Amino acid sequence: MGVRKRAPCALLLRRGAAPFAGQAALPGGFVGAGESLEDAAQRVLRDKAGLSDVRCEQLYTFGEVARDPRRRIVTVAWLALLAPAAIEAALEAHPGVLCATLAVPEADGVRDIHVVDRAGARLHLAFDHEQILALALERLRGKLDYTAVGFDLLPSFFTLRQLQDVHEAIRGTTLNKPAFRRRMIDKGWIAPTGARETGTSHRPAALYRFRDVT
Amino acid sequence: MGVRKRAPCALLLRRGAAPFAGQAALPGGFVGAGESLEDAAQRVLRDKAGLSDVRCEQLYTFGEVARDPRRRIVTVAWLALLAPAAIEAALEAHPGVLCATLAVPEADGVRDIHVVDRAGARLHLAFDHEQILALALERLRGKLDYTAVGFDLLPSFFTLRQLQDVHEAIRGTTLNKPAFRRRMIDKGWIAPTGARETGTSHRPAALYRFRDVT
DNA sequence: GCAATAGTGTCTTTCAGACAATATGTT
DNA sequence: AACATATTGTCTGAAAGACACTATTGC
Repeated sequence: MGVRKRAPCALLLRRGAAPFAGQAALPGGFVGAGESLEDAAQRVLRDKAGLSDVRCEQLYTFGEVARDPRRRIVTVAWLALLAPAAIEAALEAHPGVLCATLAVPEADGVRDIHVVDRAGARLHLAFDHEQILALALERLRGKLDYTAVGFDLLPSFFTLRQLQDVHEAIRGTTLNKPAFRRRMIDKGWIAPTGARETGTSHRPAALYRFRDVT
Repeated sequence: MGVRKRAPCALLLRRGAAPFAGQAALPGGFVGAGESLEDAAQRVLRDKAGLSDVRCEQLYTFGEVARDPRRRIVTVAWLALLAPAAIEAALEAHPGVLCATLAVPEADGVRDIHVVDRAGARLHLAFDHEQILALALERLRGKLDYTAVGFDLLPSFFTLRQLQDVHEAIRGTTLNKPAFRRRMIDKGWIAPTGARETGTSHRPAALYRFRDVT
């Protein structure tokens, strides 16, 4: 998942074979007998989206008996945090990859999300993958304030406005600008780089970088 | 897991067979081919600890290749929230069940927890089960303020002091009494029952109950 | 009355939201 | 200079921490 055009988005693959032929689905694969779950997630991401060195965290394990109409499949879902450059790289690396936007009709919860393509048409994902995406967004919302997940959705140098856009996109609300600045700086999570934005038609913003505090 | 004597605790089983013979371990079992993960968790809890109707939530899936020295095992760990009565019931229902205390040496994190028996002696759990317990405690801490998990660790009627004890045990810190009361009441999560504590040698506290706000 | 804990009132501090003023780039 | 956004200052209100005070039960 990532943030594009001030909205949360996810990379999907168009399915060729049945079941759910022609529908979009999350990239997935089987875990090898001698492979850890995280290694498998990284391998799938590399093979299906051409991405490597992406921060991933385990999301949830889906084990309902009839999730897959063919046979019993237990899926350990992982959430990959994609910076804008990674999203563009994946779209270029593989023609089957698409980037869909997650629209959240209700403001407070993520019970019901709509996955829409670039044109705004709703996509119905294969299997229970919409449910997986809804949980992923909920997880992002929950961790945004307490962990550094927001920075993994940005380039290494970013402006405070970009950071706020990411937070607003994930939360689905607007935030108070001075309060947001104060909070981020007070947390000690970001450090000024001395560099400034370029190519704007107005005052350029200062560029910050994530400062790991561990 | 539950809270006993103002400290977090967990139900464990003493292992009979190798590997880790004689050491304590979390109750576990294999998932049936036609059984969901949650159903399997409830079944294991019933068969190994004599407990039913316990609130459970999925914790994490552990998939390191060498977790089990015999062969590759992927474990979907579930966290069961036990009220005091459930802990006592499990201890009586099965002689092999023991209730161990989780001691957290550091105040801020749960990187390193000590599992100790009733006498205070440290237990070394089988497999990666100490790591699982550490993650469970971390999860409880994280959810305590935002969800109703605290109430699942209490009887249906409880005093504010009992509720505060649960929060303090899980967090490993003391809390301010008036502020805690205000917060709980303002959240709308609890409702007075009109009943009062009995059997105390001092002023009895009012009994509250959890009030589901959904 | 005494001991012990329940329950409340109030002051202070901290922090987020609101709003507006100032700063600094491009065109 | 006009414009657009960055950045900062300040006021206000909500909520937590600290601390002390009052209340109520058993003995």
